[in-house]
Amino acid sequence: MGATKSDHFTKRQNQLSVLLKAMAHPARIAIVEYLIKKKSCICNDIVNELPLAQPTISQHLKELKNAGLIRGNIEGNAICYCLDEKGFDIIKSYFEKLIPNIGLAKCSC
Amino acid sequence: MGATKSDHFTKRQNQLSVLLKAMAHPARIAIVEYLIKKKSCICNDIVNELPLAQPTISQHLKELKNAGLIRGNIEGNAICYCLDEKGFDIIKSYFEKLIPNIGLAKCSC
DNA sequence: TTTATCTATCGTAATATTGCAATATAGAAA
DNA sequence: TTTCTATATTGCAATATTACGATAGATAAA
Repeated sequence: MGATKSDHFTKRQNQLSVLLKAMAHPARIAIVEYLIKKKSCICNDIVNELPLAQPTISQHLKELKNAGLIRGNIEGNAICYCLDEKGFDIIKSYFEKLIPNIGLAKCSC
Repeated sequence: MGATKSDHFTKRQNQLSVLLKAMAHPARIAIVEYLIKKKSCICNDIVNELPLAQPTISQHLKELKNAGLIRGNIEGNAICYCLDEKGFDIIKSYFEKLIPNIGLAKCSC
């Protein structure tokens, strides 16, 4: 017990939960927003920008990368991280499709 | 160590992470989708529907409720859970605003 | 009342996440 | 080569999450 029973849910539900989990942390939200603010992705000033140690940032970047929300490219000495629109689109369209159906559920609550 | 440093991030970033965390679990995604499928919110058949024990479902419902994604109303013997559109709208509009900015970041990666 | 049903809570075990110091690795610069 | 700078990995401690059996509470039905 303790481990999520991911085998009992659909592949789509599991995929979505991976994407959402990657975004479900204030530090990772802050990283994503920083990558957007700096229109170019010349990166890790992130370590200087956020109040977290370098290994912690590195770990968060890894999770965002594993989920498919960012990509990383070696650029000389440094690494250039940038957002991968596809993952974000999956999240967005999920909620865009979900929400109209909420209104349809006529509920007396 | 181990605790999320939520005090270092903005209130908005923390609020969003709470909403996303509530949705970042396949069981809770399945619960939300079930509440939508059953257009009325006469609820806990959820326990019979999902491959999880009743206390586990109850716990997941509590988290969805704490995050503000569902409401629960006593209805005789049972409890009527239904979706609260507001929380979902916050998630949706966050990604709707975020995504156009991804394209603007001209990145060679 | 007694019994059945529905839901919540408690207690606990297994597992996952978070954060960081220390260290490793890899390329750039000297 | 050596040194510096950027990033990743390891190892560990603190904390959080997940799941469920046992139990409690509250209403419904008998």
